[in-house]
Amino acid sequence: MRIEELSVDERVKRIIRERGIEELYPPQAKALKSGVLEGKNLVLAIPTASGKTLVSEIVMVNKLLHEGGKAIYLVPLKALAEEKYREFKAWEVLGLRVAATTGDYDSTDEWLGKYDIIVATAEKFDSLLRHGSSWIRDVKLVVADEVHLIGSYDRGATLEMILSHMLDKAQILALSATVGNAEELAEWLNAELVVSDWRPVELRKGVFSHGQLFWEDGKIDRYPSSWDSLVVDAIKKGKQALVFVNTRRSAEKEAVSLASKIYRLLTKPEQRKLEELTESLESNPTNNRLREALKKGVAFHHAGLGRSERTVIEDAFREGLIKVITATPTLSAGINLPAFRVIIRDTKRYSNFGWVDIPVLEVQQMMGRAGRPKYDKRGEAIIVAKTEDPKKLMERYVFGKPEKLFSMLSNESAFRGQILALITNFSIGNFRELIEFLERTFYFHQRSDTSQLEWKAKEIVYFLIENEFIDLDLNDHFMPLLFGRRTSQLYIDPLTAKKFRDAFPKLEKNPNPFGIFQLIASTPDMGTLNARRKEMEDYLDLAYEMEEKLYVNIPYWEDYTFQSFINEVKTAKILLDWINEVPETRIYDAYNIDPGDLYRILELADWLMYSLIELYKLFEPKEEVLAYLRNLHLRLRHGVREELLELVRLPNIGRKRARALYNAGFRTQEDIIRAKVSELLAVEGIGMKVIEGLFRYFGVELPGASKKGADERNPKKRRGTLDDFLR
DNA sequence: CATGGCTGAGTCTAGACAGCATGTC
DNA sequence: CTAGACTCAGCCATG
Repeated sequence: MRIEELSVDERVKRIIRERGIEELYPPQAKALKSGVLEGKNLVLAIPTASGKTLVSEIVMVNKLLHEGGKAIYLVPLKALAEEKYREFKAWEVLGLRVAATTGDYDSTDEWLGKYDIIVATAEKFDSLLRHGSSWIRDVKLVVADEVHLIGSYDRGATLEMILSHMLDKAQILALSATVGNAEELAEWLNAELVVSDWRPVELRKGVFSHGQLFWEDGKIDRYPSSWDSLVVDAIKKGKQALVFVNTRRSAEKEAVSLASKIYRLLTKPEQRKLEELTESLESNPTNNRLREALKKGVAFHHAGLGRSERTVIEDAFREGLIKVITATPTLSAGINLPAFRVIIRDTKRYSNFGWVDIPVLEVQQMMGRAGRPKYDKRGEAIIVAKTEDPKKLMERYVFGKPEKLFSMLSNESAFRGQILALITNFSIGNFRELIEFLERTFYFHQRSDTSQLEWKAKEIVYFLIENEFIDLDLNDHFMPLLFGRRTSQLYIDPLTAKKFRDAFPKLEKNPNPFGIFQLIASTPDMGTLNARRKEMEDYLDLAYEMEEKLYVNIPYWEDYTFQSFINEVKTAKILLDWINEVPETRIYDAYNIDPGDLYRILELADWLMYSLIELYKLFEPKEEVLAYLRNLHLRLRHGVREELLELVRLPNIGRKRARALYNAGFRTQEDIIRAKVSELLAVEGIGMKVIEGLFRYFGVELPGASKKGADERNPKKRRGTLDDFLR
């Protein structure tokens, strides 16, 4: 179908044509003829890269131009919110305004009311709903990207609840990977269903077993016995490869081992550019391992990498500079990074229940990464069989149907938070209304029986009453309490809130970082960090050493809580090191964690620390304790000792610059205002830009006329790390 | 007796959303 | 029940 035949606004057609698109892909055409343009709900289950985004753009923009209102575009990842935001920005020429909102920026927030297309993570939108922003009622369309995540254990419930809320209030466009029961999903959403496996780039799938490559069409190719020959072969053909493995360790190992084989296939300019790229990376244990592979044209990609490293790798791969990426599932969903050949080395993964087969849905998503639309005529996805029977793998993953989606609403911890929100933020007044609402969910649609769910809900309601999140009046009417409402708005698990609250009396008597960090780490919202077997004794010793600082009793070795307690101590110790300015690299070494892990821990601790303070405020807070907590929060956010807090409040001054300034004798803001520019320039990490920013902040003219920067090349800058300070 | 290599037992394992008020090196 | 990479202690052979 040609663009001009579309029955949408002329302006929409014009912009699409300007992008060079004249013809729609068949599934796109089918989707747009389904009635979505007339306002019907639609479930669109087609492969990645087959044009889901364009369909949603057309539907969104056309609707907004004709009816006004707002469209919400839900994504599962912050990185995706960013990506979609940039794509949708193009529609601003039509006068529509586009915004993105994730946990990283903004909140309630009334300013979003000015925008027409809002990209948000599911959790963020859920939070916005809870805050009850006035513009929510203008939402006319909800696009849910990657809606199959409704079946994800820990995050599915959120998406399900959002859709349950918005059903009947807005048009729904659900974009899904191919799943086993798309019909069921469509029925629930009262939607049309368009399913297709058409792709713009042909996908050829196969299974590799000991030198033989069995293609799905029955043809067999011969290779050397090791699967890495498939990678080398792709690079020799001038293509790229993506290798999926199941652990970080494997990703790193395979990257280094492939690098030794890829290296000689690089051109001189490529080698030079890679060398440059390698040099530009900050030095730390993880990055050093990465560098070893990177300079030879291979990279590994997993959640232990820092944010900037990830983007550097992604960009360099898209550019064609990096030839191979070995990755954990970070890359299987999420950002779009296709390659000609995809190798799936592992089809099993370690989970809480031991070794499990990776779901068909996930493997097919990995395979879907094969083939770059503009560069390749086709893509190749190859599963490696080691001990397993290649026929079985072929049957299961190549010809097999992906799993059915199951509602995860009954997941205890997610359900607890959702029930609380229904009562405190969505004015569900009594148990009957609660059940009525639950009958709108996918869970009910799927099982048409809520007895189990009702039973669980009842238990949760009792828990919420018992712990004063809510109350019951004489007519069995729910009465939200402030504690409950705030917990729900802070978006923390009620269990976390309860833990905090229970600890307040002890905390008040003995506020100290270690106790508070252990408390935060013991929360279900913190996520886990595993202490190694060999470390356990050390952390236990530490716990006993710090016993009087803790707000809990140290469990016995045989207690079932022992392992998690040790993990909490480890986490607390890391946070303690962080606010005592232990250099990052030493933290990575001492705790055997990667930069991405530290980043994650800090992000979580920051959020939970804020929540702890907010909840403390509700219970007759002591002013000095509150001040102490706020201080600690700031130290946690910036990773500094108390003495740097004043400096760290300044613009562009973080832990490193603040420490450098302090050691150079600038200990207060006053010191800096009075300093000569040349003196400040002599401090490590301080340049003209930073100084200009500082004085702008102070609202003071730059002192002295030495703006020319005669001292700028001062060779002996003072180093600013704590180590140097202590030396 | 010191060194080095082999072997078997033991250990460890993916990812990433949320608040709020503004800017890391 | 199903994996794979790695570490480490213990053992043996070698010089």
